[in-house]
Amino acid sequence: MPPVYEPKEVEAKWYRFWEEGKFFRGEVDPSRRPFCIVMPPPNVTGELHMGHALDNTLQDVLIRWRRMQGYATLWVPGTDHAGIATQARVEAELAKEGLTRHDLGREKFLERVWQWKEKYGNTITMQLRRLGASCDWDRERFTMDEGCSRAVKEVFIRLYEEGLIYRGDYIVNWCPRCQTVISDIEVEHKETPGKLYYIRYPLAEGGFITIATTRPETMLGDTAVAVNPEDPRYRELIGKKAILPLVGRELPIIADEYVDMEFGTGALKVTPAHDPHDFEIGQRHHLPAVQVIGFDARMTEEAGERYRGLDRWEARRRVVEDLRAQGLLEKEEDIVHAVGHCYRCGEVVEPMISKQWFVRMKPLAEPAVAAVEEGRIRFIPERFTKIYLNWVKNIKDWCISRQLWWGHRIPVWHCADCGRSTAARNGLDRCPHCGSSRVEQDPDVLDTWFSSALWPFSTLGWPEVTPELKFFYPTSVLVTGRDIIFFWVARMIFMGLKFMGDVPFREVFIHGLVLDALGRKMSKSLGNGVDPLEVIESHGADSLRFMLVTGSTPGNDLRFHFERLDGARNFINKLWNASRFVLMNLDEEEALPQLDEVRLELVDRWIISRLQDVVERVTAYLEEYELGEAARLLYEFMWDEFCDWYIEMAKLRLYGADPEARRTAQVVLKSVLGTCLKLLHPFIPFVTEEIWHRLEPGSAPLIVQSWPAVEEKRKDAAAEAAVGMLQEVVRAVRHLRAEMRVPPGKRATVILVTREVDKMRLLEEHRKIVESLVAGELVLKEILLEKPVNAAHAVAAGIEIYLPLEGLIDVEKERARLHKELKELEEELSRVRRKLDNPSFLAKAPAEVVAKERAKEEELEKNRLSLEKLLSFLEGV
RNA sequence: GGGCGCGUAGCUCAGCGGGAGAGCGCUUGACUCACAUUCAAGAGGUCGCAGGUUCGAUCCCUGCCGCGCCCA
Repeated sequence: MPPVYEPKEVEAKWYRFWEEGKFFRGEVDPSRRPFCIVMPPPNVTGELHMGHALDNTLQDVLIRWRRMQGYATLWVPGTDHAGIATQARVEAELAKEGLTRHDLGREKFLERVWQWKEKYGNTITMQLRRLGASCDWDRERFTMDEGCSRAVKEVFIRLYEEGLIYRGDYIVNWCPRCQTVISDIEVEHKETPGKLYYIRYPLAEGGFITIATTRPETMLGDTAVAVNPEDPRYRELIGKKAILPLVGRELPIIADEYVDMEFGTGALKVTPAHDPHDFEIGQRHHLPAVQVIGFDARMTEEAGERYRGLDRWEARRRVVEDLRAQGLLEKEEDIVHAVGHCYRCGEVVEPMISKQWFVRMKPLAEPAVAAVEEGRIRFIPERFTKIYLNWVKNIKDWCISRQLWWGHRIPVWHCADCGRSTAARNGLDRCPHCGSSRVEQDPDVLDTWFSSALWPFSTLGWPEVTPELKFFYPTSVLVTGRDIIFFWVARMIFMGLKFMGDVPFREVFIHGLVLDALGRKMSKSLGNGVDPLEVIESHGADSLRFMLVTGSTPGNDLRFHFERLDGARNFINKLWNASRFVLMNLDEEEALPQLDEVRLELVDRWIISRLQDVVERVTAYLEEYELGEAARLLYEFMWDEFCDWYIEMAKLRLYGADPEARRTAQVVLKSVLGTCLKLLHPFIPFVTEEIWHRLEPGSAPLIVQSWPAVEEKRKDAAAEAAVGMLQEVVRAVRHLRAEMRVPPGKRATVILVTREVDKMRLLEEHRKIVESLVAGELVLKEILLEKPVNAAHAVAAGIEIYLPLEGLIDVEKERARLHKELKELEEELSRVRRKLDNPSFLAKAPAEVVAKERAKEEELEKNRLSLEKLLSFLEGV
């Protein structure tokens, strides 16, 4: 066993072992309780980034833990077809050949995309394997595979037939670069500096009204001017006409409560074709919509001769120039306002009226609200409940059509003769209304999120009623980032309720984002992303996983620091070496007895008792989704208590002459280590599996070992208190040695004085252990007759400690040191006493707390007396 | 404008009603027979500010300041 753990080969070996051995397989088994997670499907085009690494590590921890607990676990992996992203990727490839998708035509283009998917689509799933994800690859799904496609069609048609899907002219967000509509939540509003232009619109009867706008180019499409009905400044103008500059159109001046009297001049130009609010005003007042910006973001015919064909930004400049020339530009102000950008490509979106498909959300949202309000779905952390509810309660209809080729094509056929539309599961070659054969399928595809919304049941076989669906639905928990609560979580909830009649998952475990060391979002454009695969190469997957888990608190973001990664690697190396130590000290030929068959010593009972506490708390933390706390607790136990104390204390017996004592130490070391491996396995599966097989050759792999249970009878408060006392003494002596610069190699004599018999006996019985830990020889006395002249002094656990030194000690310094300690002690003592002197504390605080304070007082008082005695010795010198 | 989160040791962050914690960094010492990816010892904090509730507040409530995110 090498002294430094080398993850590379170990990880590859065990992953192959697990996968080929079908240990990830999720089976329907009614004799066991189900535990199921569906993986948020990463984009097929994608490569693993830190967000995926975190998300999947958390899921894997939960799955591995539940698997060890004996649940029938299923973790369904898969990928998302990612409409825009994938299509863009393939189009870029075509562009290199000088082709566009239109050159190929729809069918050929789709063939290309499928080819591309076959070639590159498994990159990310290979990377998930590197991470150690124990998902059931035999059940891997793709949002455009046959089953998912069937589910999508079925859902669409049922919603359509119920009238919950409609097609209509509506204002939507158009991305001129992606050449498709995008939904409201795909628009990112960014604070952007701009200008607020004040423009005079002449009134038909003379004079003018000044409006303020950030988008003067859209004025060419104005069809009204609106003011607030409450606004006294404009009350008389309502119903009058204004003349649209540059165009000459007459605009009615209308009253609408939407208008903010405080903003600008309180008068608003209304462009129903290019602003969502104006669109609504237009609907309320039956205003015409004039489209002046086209789908290519250039001005249309309607914009007039002078502007037609100009790009929208150029048009803005021209319009402003022309207004200024005509003296109609009153002023411009600098302003910061929110501008909508396409979340995919960053282009400024253009609100545009077009014919699109929508899902009527109200009837679907109501049950989705109820499910969460009634607690049938629980968010962790709880605060995300509010964020979710707030969104679902204010939900607007969902625009689901996309002007793309790659995706689920809308299963509706339009008849060129009678003009009617028909939804059909299996295609259509004749119009069922008029019999015409001039039917054509709607060219649009569905929003990618439409298919992901069905993921929890489409992956389990729906619309078939499969045994998997019956057994594993509702799934147990959804683990995902807080950035896609709206995109995905909410939609799965209403789709699940609608089509399965039950929630898709019982709990939603939300985590934050992985940020760079400076707290910025990792992004391609910033180039500040850290590649998980590189990290796995350099530090191992276990280190990455451990770092991500220990660094995260539910719902909070986490910064990626390489120092923390080193820390995780060091911990794994520590575990490796502790195991190496244990293995080196086992006798291979000899079978060890069981824990019950050996006579345990105090320190054995102590570490085993401490372990019970760890088992209990780690399990409780996992139940509460406090994965970070669980991992941190294991880190501390392993490193501090097991390595730094127990192993050191066990060495004496291992290297000693008593074979029975040696065997006992071996049994305890092996047993505690084994339990630790089990507890650590969900977090760092590779290294633990590797060690396990060295520790327990021939036994079942760790991945299917059962999760440790707390053994109440192994809890031993007395042992914990006793060892706690020994530790206190050891620490005090070490402190003295360091303070007095006694070289570490030098064996020193240490005099311990106490009149308490049980402490004396304890020290007597563990003399060897203490001696080895302090590298000295103990002299135990009930009372000290002669004052040690040249000695350093300390007090711990009510025991006086003398460390005789060879040369003369600096009495002044020693006295000062003890005085300082005494002062600190007295301060604490008086704080405790103040509490105990307070009658209302005694009356109102729980008895337990009072007892604790009393015990503390007693202890402090003992130490104070001893310290004073030591000081009086020094005064006498 | 509304909502949410964060402000704790030099840095990064846990803890969140009864003794201020960790890792890194720093100081001192040690290649001690599992590990220098180590060991031992130590320094370092008015737990953002101001009120309130409580026997007791870093933790609960209110207000304020600063930073970040989401929604409009």
